[in-house]
Amino acid sequence: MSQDRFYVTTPIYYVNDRPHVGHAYTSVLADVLAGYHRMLGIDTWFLTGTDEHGQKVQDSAAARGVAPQALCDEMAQQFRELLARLAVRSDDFIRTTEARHTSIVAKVLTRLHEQGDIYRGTYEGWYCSRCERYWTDKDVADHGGGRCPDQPELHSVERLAEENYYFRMSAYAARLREAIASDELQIVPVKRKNEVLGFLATGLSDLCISRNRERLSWGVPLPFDDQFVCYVWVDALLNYKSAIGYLADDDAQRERHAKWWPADVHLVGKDILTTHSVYWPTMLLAMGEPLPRRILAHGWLLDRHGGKLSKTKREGADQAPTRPLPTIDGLLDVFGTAGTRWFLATAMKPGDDTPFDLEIVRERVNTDLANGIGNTANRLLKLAGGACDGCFPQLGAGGEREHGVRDAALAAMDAARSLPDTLDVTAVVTAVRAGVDAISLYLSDTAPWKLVKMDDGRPRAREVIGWSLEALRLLALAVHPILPEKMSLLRGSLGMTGDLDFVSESEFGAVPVGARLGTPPNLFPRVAPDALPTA
RNA sequence: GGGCCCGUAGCUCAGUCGGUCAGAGCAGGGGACUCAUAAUCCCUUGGUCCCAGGUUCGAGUCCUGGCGGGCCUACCA
Repeated sequence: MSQDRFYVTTPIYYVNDRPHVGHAYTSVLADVLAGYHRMLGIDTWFLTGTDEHGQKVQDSAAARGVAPQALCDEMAQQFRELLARLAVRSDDFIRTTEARHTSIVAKVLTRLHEQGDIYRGTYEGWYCSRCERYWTDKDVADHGGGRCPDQPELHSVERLAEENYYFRMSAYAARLREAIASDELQIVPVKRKNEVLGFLATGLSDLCISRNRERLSWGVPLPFDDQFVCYVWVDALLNYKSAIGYLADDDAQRERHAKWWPADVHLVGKDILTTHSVYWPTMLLAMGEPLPRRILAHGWLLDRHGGKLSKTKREGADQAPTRPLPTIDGLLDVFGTAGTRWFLATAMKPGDDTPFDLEIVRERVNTDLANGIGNTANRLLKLAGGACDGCFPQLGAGGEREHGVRDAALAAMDAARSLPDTLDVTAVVTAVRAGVDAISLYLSDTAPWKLVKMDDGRPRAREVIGWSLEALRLLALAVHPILPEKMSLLRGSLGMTGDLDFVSESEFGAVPVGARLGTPPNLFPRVAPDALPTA
């Protein structure tokens, strides 16, 4: 699946929640995917932003006695700051309260209404006035009937009917099913695809897309009936197109949209798989727009007990954690931007959940970065300083061992090159670990530090150091998008100058003989156990 | 309730079509080396593969039933 452009999105983050590790995970993953594509010369657009409408925002703002917009401004800023600390550089950051977005939502709603895909209907159900929400018959029945499932002791529910607007989602179910089954819209990992197909098999009904303003005012008004605002998800999902100029008045904006749509990857958490793989695509089908190519549903980072890290509604917690739950600020304080990015990027294979705590992060950062890449860089440059006068030596033809080290490094290059197809960052990391191990082993076997002390050993020592340096340089290139700052430094120390050019630099032996090598850097200081905050 | 997913060494995880699959990394133990960030290299201790049945010559690997956990199940996102 070679491609000349790449459009990747994160979900837009809901401003009711403070930024947490989960947001950081998705953001770093998106940034890393975008980085690999850019490095490989693929024109890339990376979109993120905030989702700012809806019940919870309205409620939170009310609870704090501030205007919803003020709350959104404050929270959006917090998300921007998080991204900055993580060195995540998106090409755009959209907020759903921006006019460039709300105006497009209105246009889409108008069109769908005019073409008959939005109709007025009646919703009847059990309403809890205290929670200000409807519950399904089943939910209410499961809790004995007549009581609110959320607060059975305190709240009662009443039967209520209300006029609402519906999106004719059911009309597009068959086409969606076909698109997903055939991978026209690819959902990965496959188990998530199966989940969606299973959901579709139970039958799709139409989607209620309006909220009465009496209950919820913080939303985009329906252009054809201002008694209602638009259901938040319908509003939110459209950001993926509004941000790149869909239906914009300006020609240049619309050209941008034509360039970037359809999205290559929507990154989503497994909890919002349905909205992205059912609501969104059916909306697109109704709009007559191409479907996104891929939806990647990732898992969650869990606490040491396997429980959720953060979820607004979650009581529980009779367990006493032995360590503080990792917060994103805590991770950044202890491990810095590079360590945090490394952990997040390598935390899990896309799709699975994984438990973690600070000790696990410490082990991974120390093993891979301090003991691995960092120490290897340090020892090689020190050796080169002594044996090669700080200049990149002549490689020569090399023998079996040399070729083995080279091939290990080239394998990492291959993994990086195939990332646009696999989206598998962990595959690259695995190859890089193997490459670092190969260099260590090679050095142990050849012992250049002994060779330099022998009368005729110096040329061989230089050769060994040269092959090792080259292998390390390629490994550094392979993880460059994960650790851009550190790997830029290392790249310079290993003799490369000027702007990074992947095509030429991914060749083994790209460093000119005699290139000036840097002094041994301390790229990744190891993190001592007592550096972790105690409970 | 229904759909889907997960449960393999202390920890994080691999195990493709049932037949050396009982593995890797980290942690632990022993040794080596000393160029390097108490690093690196070699060797090594750990497992009723959640439980119970079943199919099979043979099952982490398939079937059934449990137990434990997760996500979704249209108005919280």
